[in-house]
Amino acid sequence: MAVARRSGQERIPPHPDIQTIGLQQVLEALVDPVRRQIVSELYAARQDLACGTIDLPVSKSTATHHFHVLREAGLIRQYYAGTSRMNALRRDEIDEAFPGLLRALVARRDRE
Amino acid sequence: MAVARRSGQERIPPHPDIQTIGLQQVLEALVDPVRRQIVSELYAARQDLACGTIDLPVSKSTATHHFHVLREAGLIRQYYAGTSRMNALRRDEIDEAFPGLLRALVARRDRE
DNA sequence: ATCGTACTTTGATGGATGTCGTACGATGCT
DNA sequence: AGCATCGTACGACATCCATCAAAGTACGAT
Repeated sequence: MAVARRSGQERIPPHPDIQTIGLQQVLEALVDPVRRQIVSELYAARQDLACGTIDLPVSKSTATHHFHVLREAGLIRQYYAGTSRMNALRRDEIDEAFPGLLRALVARRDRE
Repeated sequence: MAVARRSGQERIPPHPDIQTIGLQQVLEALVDPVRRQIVSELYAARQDLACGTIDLPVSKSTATHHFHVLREAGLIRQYYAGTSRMNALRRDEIDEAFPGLLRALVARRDRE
């Protein structure tokens, strides 16, 4: 029998089309402060970041979970670069599907 | 000993100052679809509505709970008119504290 | 006074989800 | 080959929260 190849880029499950994502799912993703931190840092950095370069107040396995939720919600795109998993904010797509949302949530000096 | 009077307007606990509310709390309030429905209807109606005039897919006690959460999050103001509890969206205050947020969340044709 | 209306309070319950530790997988470097 | 790095997968666990039914409170009308 054929064994699943799954080499190269195939290590990441397909990303959802952003148009199929509802506001509900996006909000559920963004309501978690850790996930909002991730999005904020990607937004501010204006470049893709490896999971490891964002330091989060949670364990590694929990961090993985949060990146997963963000990916499923259509907010980030992930790809591998060597052993590093890179994260890209899907900014334009988000802005098109949910105008004003990112800006309202992320472009704040959060002292919270 | 004096018994608490609690007549007239005093039936509603004090409303929080909107400046003391964090984005986190506001998001937690708005992530629930029932609560977003309430806010949306108040937004669209452009006038205060009694609890009873918004029909929600939940029991009355659950509805009370949702109005409570919205009030604590600084999103609505409540007052009595006879036996009806009226709800006012604190629109300008919200817009000032969280610019763009209401618009992004509510001004969508939600088929979700 | 009694009744109806409108909503609240209380207590219980169930389901979802954020959290972690440990084990595992994939890649790159020496 | 061997090892370190980077991150995932799998349970397990605790907490939080939306939900409801039932009983209670406040007000207005009859």
